[in-house]
Amino acid sequence: MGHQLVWFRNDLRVSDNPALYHACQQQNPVSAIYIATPEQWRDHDDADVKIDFWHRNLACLKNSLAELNIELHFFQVNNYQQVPNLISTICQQWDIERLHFNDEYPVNERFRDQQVMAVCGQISVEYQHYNDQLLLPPGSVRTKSDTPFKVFTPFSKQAKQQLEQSLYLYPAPIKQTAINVTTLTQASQLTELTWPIVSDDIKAFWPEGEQHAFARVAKFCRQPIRDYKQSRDIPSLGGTSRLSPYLASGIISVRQVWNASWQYCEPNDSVQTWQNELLWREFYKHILIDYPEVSRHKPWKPLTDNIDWRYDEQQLQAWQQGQTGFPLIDAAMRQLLARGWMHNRLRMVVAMFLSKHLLIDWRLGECWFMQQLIDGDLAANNGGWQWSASTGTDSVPYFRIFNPVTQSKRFDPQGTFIRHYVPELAHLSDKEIHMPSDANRPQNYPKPMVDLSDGRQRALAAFKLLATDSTI
DNA sequence: TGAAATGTTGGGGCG
DNA sequence: ACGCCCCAACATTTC
Repeated sequence: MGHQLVWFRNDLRVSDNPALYHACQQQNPVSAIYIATPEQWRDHDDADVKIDFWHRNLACLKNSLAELNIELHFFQVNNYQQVPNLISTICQQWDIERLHFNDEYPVNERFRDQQVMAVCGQISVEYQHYNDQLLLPPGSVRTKSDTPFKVFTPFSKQAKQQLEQSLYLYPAPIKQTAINVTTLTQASQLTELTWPIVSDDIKAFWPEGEQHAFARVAKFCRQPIRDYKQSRDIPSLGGTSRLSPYLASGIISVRQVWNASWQYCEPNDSVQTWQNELLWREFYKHILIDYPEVSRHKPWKPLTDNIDWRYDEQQLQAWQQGQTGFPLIDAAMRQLLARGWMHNRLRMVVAMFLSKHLLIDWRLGECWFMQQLIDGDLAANNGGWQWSASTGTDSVPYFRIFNPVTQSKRFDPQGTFIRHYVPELAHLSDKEIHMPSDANRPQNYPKPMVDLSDGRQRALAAFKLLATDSTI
């Protein structure tokens, strides 16, 4: 059998990896590559913490593959345009029979892959690509009239009907025939590539490796998933799985996680609530595939592009840095800075504050999130922002605006979360902490940057200016 | 995966 | 005792 090549992208693991599994089926000689594209990452606003996470996971992956007699080779080009040529060179130098990779669905990645497949055709290298990121393949979830779902609830009902409780998982491959390939001039050591520097704190908070991801799933499914319905909304409890970075970079597959949610626990309301979150991820990915124009920063509802979004650099920065004068908002934004991650409910609260109370363009918030999030994913992030800004399909009605002080009292009643991330308010009483009075506000804490009532009215007015039909 | 404004009701204070 | 008013408390509607 011929030399097989696995191209790793957002699937940095050896178990349940369709591309790796198929490449290894016959105990072929197998080589693996990873191609860093720093300029492209910057274009996509990929966060430093996320790129560092890739770096650390690639080191793990290299070791795991080495045990299977598969060497992972590293390359770096600036952008996707240069990838096809590089792959062509590699395939010819190494006499590759077949290239294997798992699909990525955003527009630029699909275009890149089409170019790569075209080049493979020219040089007579076979290629196979596989669905990996989705529980259900693109185009497989359709309404009775064979159209994509635009609303979550019917989508999720249909998806659940099509989903088994135990999905097939590809086993990790067995040891392959060793192969020595000529070193290419373009090849690099992992450490020689351009990697960002991030704090040890963040590294410790998000340990790398497939084994760690397994441990996280097991730990979550052992108990927290059973309380998820209640605890998921309380940021101070840490009741969420915190699996998103691992899912986003493919350190673990969504199929593995789906199976675990059934396997480890008695199905109850909480388990279903959590599975629904996996289906929201699924929903947004399907939306992006069926409506790729949303990835070009177009609102799903074109009319909402007529909103006269405000641009205020100073206010945007106050929001970004957690200096808005609203304790819960500031705690959440500081969590994002400190951890590269934010609790799900708080993502909604801060997104709505920016897009509604401040009426600042949701795309600026979307961009900031991508630049900061270790789990940044185009589909989920765009979907979430358009939900909050009421510009998306099945988004929140424009008049349903979260009050950040009310949300604070409801979901952080003792101010535990606020006290942790906004230490200058830690001494305030449970009553005062959600919105300190002028008298009790410390010198080093800003006044509220907007009158909530005025901001709310301004947002309602802006949306009402659009046509008043029910499509908004 | 709201919040504010408005409407309704019923118990208690009080002349 | 009675009616009136006040205003929580809850319900409905509006955005």
